[in-house]
Amino acid sequence: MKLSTRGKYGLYAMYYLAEHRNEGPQTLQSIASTGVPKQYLEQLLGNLRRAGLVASVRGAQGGYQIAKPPDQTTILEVIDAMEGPLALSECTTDEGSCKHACQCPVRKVWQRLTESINRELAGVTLGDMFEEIDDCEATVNE
Amino acid sequence: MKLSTRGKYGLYAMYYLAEHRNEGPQTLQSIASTGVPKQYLEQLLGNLRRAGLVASVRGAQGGYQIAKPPDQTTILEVIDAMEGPLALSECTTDEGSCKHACQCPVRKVWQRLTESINRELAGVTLGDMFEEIDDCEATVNE
DNA sequence: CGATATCCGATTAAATTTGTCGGGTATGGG
DNA sequence: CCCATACCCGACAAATTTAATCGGATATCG
Ligand code: SF4
Ligand code: SF4
Repeated sequence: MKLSTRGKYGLYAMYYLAEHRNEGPQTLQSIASTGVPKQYLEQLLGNLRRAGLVASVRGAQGGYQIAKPPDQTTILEVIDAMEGPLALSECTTDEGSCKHACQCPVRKVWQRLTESINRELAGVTLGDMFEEIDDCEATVNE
Repeated sequence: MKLSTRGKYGLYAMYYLAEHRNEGPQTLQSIASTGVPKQYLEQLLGNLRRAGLVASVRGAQGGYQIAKPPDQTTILEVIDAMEGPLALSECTTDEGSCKHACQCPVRKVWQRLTESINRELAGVTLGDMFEEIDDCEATVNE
C-alpha cells in the first residue's frame, strides 16, 4: 500500500511554503527547484489552493503563500486535498454501494480503521516538522 | 486515498474462510460466489497462502482453509499480503532513495504516521468481526 | 483412470497516475 | 498603454498499476 507521488509532492510543497512563509509569494519555479516537474506541480498547487491551504497572488511578483500558520494545517488536510478523502471501502462513505451494507461485519472494521487513521493524520501538523531537527550526523556518514 | 480492490476482496475472503472454518476446505467457487471474478480471486488467495494466512488442499474435495484462529490474524497481515507493506514515502523504508534522507523533517512525519497506521491495523483481528453484530434494523429501513 | 480443484506464468484490458501542451487571465512596473 | 511575469485551466499523451483472463500443469480423491 503506497501513497501516490501527489501526496509526497504536495506535502513537500507545503513544507517549503511553511519554511518561507515570511518572504512573500514564492513562485512555482522556486518551489519546483527540488526536482518536481513544474507544470505538474502547478496542478497540485491548484488543488491545495482550492482546498484553502495555500493562497496565490497572480501577476508579476506573484506566487504562492501558505494560508494558515503551520501549526493549524494538519497532514490530514494536505493528504485529503491531494488524494481525496481516505476511503478504504466505498461502503464506509457511500451507504448504498453494497447490498450487505448494514449487517456486514467487515464494513464495521473498515469504518473503525478509517476513523483511526484519519485521527492519526489529523494529529500531526506542518508545525510539527519544525520541532526537533535533532541529532542526525550521529548516525550518518558522508 | 483509496485501497485497491485487492485489499477488499482479500479481507472479504478471509472473513468467509473464518466464518466457515469448521466446515472443511472451501472451494474457490464458493468463496467467489459473492461476485468476485473467480480466476482473479485465485491469484489473491495465492498471495494469502504464500503469506501463511490460509492453507490449501489440492485435488478433489480440496479448497482453502484459514491457517490460524481468527483472533490471531490481524488486518495488518491481510493488507500487507495483498497490497505490500505500507510505504507512504520510499525514504521511510529505503534509506538511500533521497539525498536529504536524514535531515529532512518531512521524512520524520512520514515515519511517524507509518508507524501509527501500522499499529492501528495490527490492533484489529478477524476475530473482531464476529463480535457485536449489534443493532442494525434500528437505524435502517428496507 | 478421470473428475475435481488448486497452482502458475503469461498476456490482455481497463483504469489511474504522471507529465505535457497551448492558450487564457491578472498584475505590477516602465 | 504595454509588456514581461506568473498564476490559471482544460485537454491530451505517456507511463504505470490494477484488474481480469487464458491455457495448461499438477495434485488428490474415489
Ligand atoms: S461486503 Fe461488507 S465490507 Fe464489502 S462493500 Fe459490502 S458492506 Fe462493505
Ligand atoms: S525529501 Fe524528505 S520526505 Fe521526501 S523523499 Fe526525501 S527524505 Fe523523504
